[in-house]
Amino acid sequence: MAYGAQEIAERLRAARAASGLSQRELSALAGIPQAQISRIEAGAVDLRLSSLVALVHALELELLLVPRKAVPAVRSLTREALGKNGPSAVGVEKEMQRITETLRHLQINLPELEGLAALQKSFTDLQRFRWPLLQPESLKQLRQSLERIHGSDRPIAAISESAELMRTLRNKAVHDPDPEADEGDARPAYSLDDDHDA
Amino acid sequence: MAYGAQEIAERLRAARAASGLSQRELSALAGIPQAQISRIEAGAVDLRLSSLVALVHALELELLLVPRKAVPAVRSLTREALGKNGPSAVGVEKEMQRITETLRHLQINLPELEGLAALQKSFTDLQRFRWPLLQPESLKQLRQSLERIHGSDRPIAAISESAELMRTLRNKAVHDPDPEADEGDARPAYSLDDDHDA
DNA sequence: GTGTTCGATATCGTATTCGACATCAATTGA
DNA sequence: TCAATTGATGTCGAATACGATATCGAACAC
Repeated sequence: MAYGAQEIAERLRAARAASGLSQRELSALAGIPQAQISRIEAGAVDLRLSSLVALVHALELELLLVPRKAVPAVRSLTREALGKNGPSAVGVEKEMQRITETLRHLQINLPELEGLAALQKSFTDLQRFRWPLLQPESLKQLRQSLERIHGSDRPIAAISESAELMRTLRNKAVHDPDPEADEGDARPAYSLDDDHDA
Repeated sequence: MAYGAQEIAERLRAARAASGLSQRELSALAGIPQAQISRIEAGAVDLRLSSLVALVHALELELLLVPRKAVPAVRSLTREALGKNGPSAVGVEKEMQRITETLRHLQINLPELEGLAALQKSFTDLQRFRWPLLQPESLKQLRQSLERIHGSDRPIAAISESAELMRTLRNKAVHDPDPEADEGDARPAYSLDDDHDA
């Protein structure tokens, strides 16, 4: 548990969170028991390289040795990519499915609620549009908004909220990488390699 | 010993070589037994993160988690950084000392050899000039050339060779970071994160 | 409430790193 | 030739990661 080790642990947890994966899901992907992942993320164990690599790969990351002097530059480069770019296809896919489920649920329980069909349509739209630019966290937010519709006393207003959220998401996805709602931060040099999907 | 693990091991060895350190020297720096380093570099063990971090830090590197898609950009970035600010201060320092010793040795054994004084001077020049741009391997080459002077049957020619080498080094250091594309076999060998073959 | 999922924690047995030696063959300098 | 250094390999005991498994309280949806 040297100095940098704790940092690695934290970044693992952050990366998993960014991917919207639970410890058990990551466990399945990486082939490492959930209990062990918990210990690892807590910095309670001095994990072996094979475990680290398994986790890293499952999170669609890579372990790199970088000269100390180059670290700041690399940091600024990867922070952008990590935070803004598609963090993890698997997390997005998972949330997409859950949203689909939620929508079907609504369809069944409140079939003739006004605006539901439109919601449905704009979601399939969003789905078709730009997958890789969406973040699991934003999608989770959307899903929770949808779930709130059910018991609401004013379902129409609730639907509007969801629709609004969905529209915002679409705009972000279409426009370009600036998903963070809270931080108004710049958008420097990360354009170097993100043009696979453009 | 997962896939990437072996790769890491190779890079550790490459980094150590680029720093001009022996396993025992690195052992002292990192606080890890030489035997263990040997096993690690051979990929014979699944080392713990604490060991990895210790080695990495001793080699003036940093362990980073970067998104897969950002890897190419990071690679080119680190390549640049390496060319620009030199591989490893500790390796350079070590070679510098050994050269100094060798020179003193010559001074003692062949005091009135023509050209020795000039050599001496141009070395202190080189030393003063641009430290960080020199590579341990080039310095080692220079040292070996100097050592060859002693038993030579034509010491003056040998001295000329060393002087020539020294001049080349100085030019490289002054000029800029492009050790490649030169005559001779002065290979940079810094490659910490590129894919070397061999 | 009820059930599910989340992360955290405990136990147990096995496997393996790790440190502290010691030794070896090959290279290299004197 | 002789001595020093380098990397590789072996042994031993202690420490510990690991996998398998079970359980816990909290958060959350229904």
